[in-house]
Amino acid sequence: MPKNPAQCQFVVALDSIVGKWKPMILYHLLQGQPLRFNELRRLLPDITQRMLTLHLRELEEEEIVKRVVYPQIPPKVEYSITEYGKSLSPILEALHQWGLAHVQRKQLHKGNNEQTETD
Amino acid sequence: MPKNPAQCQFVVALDSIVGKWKPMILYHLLQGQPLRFNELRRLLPDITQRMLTLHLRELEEEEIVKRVVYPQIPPKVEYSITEYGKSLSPILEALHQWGLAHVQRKQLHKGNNEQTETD
DNA sequence: CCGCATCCCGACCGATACTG
DNA sequence: CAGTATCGGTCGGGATGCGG
Repeated sequence: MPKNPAQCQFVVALDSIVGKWKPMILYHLLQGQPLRFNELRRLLPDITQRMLTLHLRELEEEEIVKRVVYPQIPPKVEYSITEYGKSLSPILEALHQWGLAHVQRKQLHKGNNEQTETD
Repeated sequence: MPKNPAQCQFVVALDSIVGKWKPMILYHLLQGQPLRFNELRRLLPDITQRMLTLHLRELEEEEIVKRVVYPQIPPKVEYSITEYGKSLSPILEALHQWGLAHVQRKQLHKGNNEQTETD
């Protein structure tokens, strides 16, 4: 981490990851399999087409995700993680690990407080 | 990373890190020095008191940041990173590294496109 | 010095309907 | 099947002013 605040670039990385659905989209794509639009929709039960499209476009823009259109009827579009996109994997992994520990920690505190807190 | 999507916890971690100013607050606090409220304000030139307070409260809530009040006139409050909060350091670091590579990558592409793109 | 309360705006996201 | 267009709600966050 640089001593000079101006050179901090976590925000850049966060911009690529953040968004209500981006982490989950990336998660599924990082499994390796290319996925069609509607396959992704099924995997993200609560996402709307709109949001899926928008987030995929952003990820595509940053070359984290590759979009392949098969010119046929009915249309077929496949999304896959790029080699570059795979470089995000360790970060997601680290985030996941920390998140896991964090929820467990919260659970513990909750348990402890339920005895002392009479409010 | 778990095979089961339901167990993914990056979102939890992201919640703790995300917010317009949280990464920068954490960055400054991770330097080790406890900082007073107005010191943080000076370090984050564009933040409003409101936002600084809110974000600090959230970080305090999750025990990432410790708040110490010195009962004196004029008031003095010091914020510091907790031991637990320090566990975020590797993540911020990884995020920073990736962000750095990402901006450089973008720079390159921009340079390449400026010759081919006549739009 | 530190912080809360209020008002307000714009971005993000959801719902729905329509198209090639 | 894979999108685009439009409308509207919600909410993070900015500006300002007051209080201990």
